[in-house]
Amino acid sequence: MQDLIKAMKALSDETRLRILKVLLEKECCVCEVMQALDISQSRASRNLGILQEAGFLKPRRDGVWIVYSIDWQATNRYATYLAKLVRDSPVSNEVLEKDRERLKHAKQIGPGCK
Amino acid sequence: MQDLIKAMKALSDETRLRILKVLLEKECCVCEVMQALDISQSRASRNLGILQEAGFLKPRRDGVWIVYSIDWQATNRYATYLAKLVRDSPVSNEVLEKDRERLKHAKQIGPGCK
DNA sequence: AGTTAATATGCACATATCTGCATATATTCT
DNA sequence: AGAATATATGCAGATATGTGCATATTAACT
Repeated sequence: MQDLIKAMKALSDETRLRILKVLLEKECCVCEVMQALDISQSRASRNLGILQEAGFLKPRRDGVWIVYSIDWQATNRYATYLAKLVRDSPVSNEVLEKDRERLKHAKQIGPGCK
Repeated sequence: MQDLIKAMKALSDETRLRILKVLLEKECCVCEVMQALDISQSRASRNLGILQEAGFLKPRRDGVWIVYSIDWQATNRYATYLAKLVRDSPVSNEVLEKDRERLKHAKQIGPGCK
């Protein structure tokens, strides 16, 4: 039950839902998430950490960057279910659209871009 | 997006998840929920209200009682998805088992039973 | 209409959550 | 090894959330 609660809690926050949507488009390093959502570095990092801890994401180092992607083989099965739900549901929104748009122009150039 | 967040938030609380599990067994009035979970009247009422507001439940008056049941035709589609997820997932637990057990002996006898 | 009983809610308090700022950590690359 | 840089985290403050207690509300039934 705690796994389910943890997964639900992780997605019951707008910032993290936005991050998940972005990562469903393409895997990202922290600085790309910052750019896509137009948020601070610590905010991006912390919320990525919460999503990872809840089982939604897996990190991978790529040179200087740490790239986060959806973990479809997560230990927490509920995370997988919920990620699928979000992926397959037509959740649309002005905020999400802007995130998508900014994501297109986001580069792996580090937090210094701000 | 707000509908999804509201639904997730509603289920990201142990008390409410327990209530949902109980209502998946059988529809209940407030006093039966109190008995099943062994919680206070205000706590049961408030959390039922939050679940209802998020679209999971629909209330129906039955004589003196107000009976809550899962709303499978909810306006908030995400509530329906999540209720199905909880229903179809083998979420088991010592706490949930006790709730089930107490539910069996719960009666529509009002909060005075405590 | 008044009484009774089930449910809802205002208030206060404790606890959890989210964020920015500053700084620590860790890894790459020279 | 040292410098540079991407990411993580301790801390403090603001806001949100969950609960008990007492009380308000609402509908049934005489």
